[in-house]
This record gives sequence, C-alpha cells and structure tokens, in this order.
Amino acid sequence: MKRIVVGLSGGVDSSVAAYLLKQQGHDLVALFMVNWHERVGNITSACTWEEDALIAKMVAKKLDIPFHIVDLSKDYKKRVVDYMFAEYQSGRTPNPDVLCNREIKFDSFLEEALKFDADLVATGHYCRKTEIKKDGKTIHQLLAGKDPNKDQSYFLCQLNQKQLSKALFPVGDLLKPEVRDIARKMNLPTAERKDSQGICFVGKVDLPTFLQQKLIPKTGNVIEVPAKFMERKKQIELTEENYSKICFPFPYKPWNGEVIGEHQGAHFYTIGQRKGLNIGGYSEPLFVIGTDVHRNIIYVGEGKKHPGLYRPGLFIATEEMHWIREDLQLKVGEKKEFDVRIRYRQPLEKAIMHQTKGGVYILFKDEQRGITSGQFAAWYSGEELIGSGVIA
RNA sequence: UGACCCGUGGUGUAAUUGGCAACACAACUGAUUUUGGUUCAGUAGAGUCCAAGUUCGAGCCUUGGCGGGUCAA
Repeated sequence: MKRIVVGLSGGVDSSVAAYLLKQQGHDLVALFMVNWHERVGNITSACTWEEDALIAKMVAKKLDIPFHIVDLSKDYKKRVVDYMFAEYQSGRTPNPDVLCNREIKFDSFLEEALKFDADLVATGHYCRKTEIKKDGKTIHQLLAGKDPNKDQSYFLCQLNQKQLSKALFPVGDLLKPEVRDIARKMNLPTAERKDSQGICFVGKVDLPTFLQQKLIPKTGNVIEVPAKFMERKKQIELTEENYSKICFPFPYKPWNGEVIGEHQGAHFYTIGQRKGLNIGGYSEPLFVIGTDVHRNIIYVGEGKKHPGLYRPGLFIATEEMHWIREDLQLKVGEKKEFDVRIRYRQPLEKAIMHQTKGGVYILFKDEQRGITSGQFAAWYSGEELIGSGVIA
C-alpha cells in the first residue's frame, strides 16, 4: 500500500485511474487543479472549471477519497500561456500541452501533491511506465499506452527521470473502451462525459480570438509559391554538407512567388494550415508552406502534394534537446536510428538522428509533411519514448 | 475611331449549342483530436451586368446600353 495523490480532472480517465488505485488498496487523496479562470475566446459558454471540479468531487465522494482543490492558475499563466504567446509572437507554433505537463502537472502540481506526504502522483494519461536497472541505477522508462489510438506518451515527452520517478499511469494498460466500461460498471459520474479537447485547461477556444488578446493583427501579403519553384529548390542531395539547407524552414523571399491576397498577421498561421486563408478560386486547396513574421508575409502552395509542404529532415539545437533516457544520449558525431513523430497521433517514422556539436539533425526515411518550428519532435525506440526536442 | 472577344454564387470555371444553373476553392456548422494544424461529413450562397425583344420557354438567339480585354489605326 502506498500513499498516492491522484489528479482528478473531472474526466473519465482520471476517474478510472483513481478507481483502479482504490481497488488495489492504496491510500488515496484526490487533488483537482485549477489552471485557468478567464474565459476570453471561449466557445462553449458553459463548461468552466467549476463544473469539472464539481464532477471530480462527485467522483471522489463515490470512491470515498478525500478531495482537495489547488489553484495553479498563476503558474499556468506564467509558464504555459505566456510561453504560448511569446512563441506565436516570434513566428513559431508552440505546443502548450507538452509544456503544461512538464511545467505544471509534473512540477507545480507534483509539488503540491507531495505536500500530502504522497509517494506517488497518478494521472489519467494513456501511457505506461516501467523501470530497469543499469549500472546499479534505477532508470524509469516511459512507454506508449497500450491503446494505440489513445497513446498520450507524446505529451509527456519533456518529462525527466525525477518527474517520472513519482508518476503513475493506472490506465496506460487499458484501451479507451475498457476505461469507459469500467466507469459505467462503477457508475462513475464521468462515465459518459465527453473527452476533453483543445488546449488543456483553457478549454475549447477559438485560437485566433484567444491570441488576439496579446498579438496585434497586422495586414500583410499572402504569396503563392509555384510548385515548380520548390521542386527545383529541393533538388539537393541529402548529404551532411546540405543538412543546413534541408533541415530548416525554407527561407522564402517575396519574389519567389506572387501576391494573391492578404492576411491579418503572419503569427496567426502555422505550416500546413489550410483553413482561414480566405482565398478561393483554386482547383486545389491552398496550404501555408512558410511564414515570415518579420516581413509579415505568409507563403502558400496549391495542393496537398506541394513540395513546399514536405521536408526530409529537421534540426534541434543542443539546448532544446531533452533525453528522458539520459543514458542513451548521443555523443557528438554519433548517428542512430529511431522512430520519430513530430505531432500527436502521428504514426512513428523511421529516421536517423545525427548528433553534431550544435544540435541534432533528424533525417527521415520518408519526407515529412508540415514540419513546424516550435513543435516537439519525439523519438522512440519501439514502445519507449527516449527523448524529445523543439524543432528549429 | 474601327473590328473582334468577354461579363454566371465570395473567387475560378461549367451548363447536351433554347427547357428554370453544376463543380472546385473559399465560408459556415458538426465529427475526429488533451497543442497548433490536418482529415472527414454536412449547410448555406448566384436566378446568370442592365434594358428591351423573339419564343410556350433564354445564361444560352436579336438590338441597344454599361463594364473589362484584344487587335487595328
């Protein structure tokens, strides 16, 4: 029996996680965290944290677990939301939920949880944890959830050994339908609740509206780059000397194409984006293939096969590298194959990672669509998440 | 100034050469998704530049305007 704090969110997953731990006879405390009060840009008028808290409390009561609430909104604002604005401002596309896990759930929240004298902190994430011994040291492994459709290990790709040592993921061995079934059988109030989506805790917001709190709209040009132009530019051999050309965003220039419309601010767009351009009349849809916040230009290409949408590799600077498995960190000059994904719910892709002095180059076996600065690349070895980093 | 061509939903095109307007893109809504995005489904939107005429019936034919373009002087 251990003393465990379980983070109840008001959703099914964490409820079932709590139930399972209770079944195993652990000494539980439920802790609900408030991360966001404001409702600017909210789409659903209802559904604020109060409702989630109420339901979480009902779950705790049903399971006969003491229930507490902790307000981490200050931290969340400072460590997640501000980061988000700053990233968009500088033309990158952040992943707030990865940060939320690293900075809040498994840091601020973890700290609060440990004040309850807990040995471990449990969440409803779909991922698994194991440990191995190596050179007499215990190493925690973060594995994908059993349900391939719900695996959330990607969102935890920035956790470190210390954080993992305290973490517990009780639903990681279950499939989502099984979790629902358990909730139904146990009559948990969350059994039929819809899965949360959108930026965690902020909720489902209209992102442009949300961003406009901080980012000022500014009219700029939309430039269409012909597919032929990029085809020519991409005729480069994938050799080490060319890494710097193929592993970074293509430096589009205004004269690489033609002005076909206007936008309200380059920092509101991301690579691969189709909706929101407000430009019609093409036989195939237009996709954003590049943004330039300094010149305030967005570059687009016609058709989902446009060469500007694909890249064979990416780069992660050394200071942005994170190894969950510190012991597997590559040395300068070393090359190794991993399975990599560059966004949530994307099939893993074979890639060679090549560590250099300034950072690591990741060369995919097949070109990847929509590689975006600011997003996280996460590399796996089979089911195990080995490390991650911010795409340059 | 003369000749010729064109004028259809927000945009780009289509309509068996007379029978009440289709497709794509955009937009909107929903589904999927604990980031952004992607993807999927559905909805709405023009009575065809204007005026007059031929016809049972015109976006398609005729005439005159208006607007845009090409060629010739």
